[in-house]
Amino acid sequence: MPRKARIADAILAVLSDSERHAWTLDELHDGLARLGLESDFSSVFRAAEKLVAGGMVRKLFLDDGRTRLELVATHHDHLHCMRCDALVPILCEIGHGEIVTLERETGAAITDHHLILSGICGNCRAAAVAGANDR
Amino acid sequence: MPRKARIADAILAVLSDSERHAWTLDELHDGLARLGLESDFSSVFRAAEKLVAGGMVRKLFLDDGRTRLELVATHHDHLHCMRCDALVPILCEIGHGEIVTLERETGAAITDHHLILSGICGNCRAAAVAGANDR
DNA sequence: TTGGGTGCAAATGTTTTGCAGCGAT
DNA sequence: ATCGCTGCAAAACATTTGCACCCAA
Repeated sequence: MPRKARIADAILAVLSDSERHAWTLDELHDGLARLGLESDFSSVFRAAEKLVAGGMVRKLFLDDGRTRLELVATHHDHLHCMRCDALVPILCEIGHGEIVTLERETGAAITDHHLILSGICGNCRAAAVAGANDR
Repeated sequence: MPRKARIADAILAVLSDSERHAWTLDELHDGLARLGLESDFSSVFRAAEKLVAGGMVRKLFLDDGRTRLELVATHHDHLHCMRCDALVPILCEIGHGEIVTLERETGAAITDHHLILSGICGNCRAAAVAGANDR
């Protein structure tokens, strides 16, 4: 057998970190370094691709053109905070009924969906309020 | 005053075309050429940026990494067809109530949202059924 | 010895910027 | 003359690939 996939393992460790929900490749690369694992960017890329292919990790695409990676979990949507850039997992509010309705209205076959909310996350909102009170 | 913004005008004309709902910059560039207006890609890019800044056009980001442009209209969501790559406008099924619920649950301030459905659009679905009947 | 994992360098695809010229006011 | 629009070229940016080497089984 080949050598152990240290980078893929470390990626999973970083993705499990509660600090951030979704990571860009660059952030992952930095994250590995902070864990003490120096690595090449392309290796991070390839290990991540493999994890995606293996169904362990999902790719997300936001409006800033950079791919983000998250651990695969039960379906959820996301809130993209315009202030701190965080991606916050959100309970899915789209019901089976809405999907069926849309399929009937459009004749389409809908297999998946992703709702992206934009705004200010709870943390930033609380911080802003606290800051206002300071003045 | 400077010269007339032929490219921006042509972009609006192309975007108004019913053939396609959202266009990549490349598709726009081709579209202008088909209208008989040869132009430089960067000019298309700049004119599009100006239209976006002016609130005439909206940028969309899909999972293939290419930016798409659509005319600004009343709020709607999108279905991305996995077969023909079309982006189909969809009536928004997200109510004010759901947003308020999410804001209460997360403490966030939600200012916008975009639901992206994935699947097979009505046209392709009909074509697939017709093809199956042919055999 | 073999086959996948890794690093290094380079290619790719798309978006973005610098700069000079043009044209309508 | 001025100011924004345009074309041409090159840079910037993130992603992806080619290739050689390395390591554990």
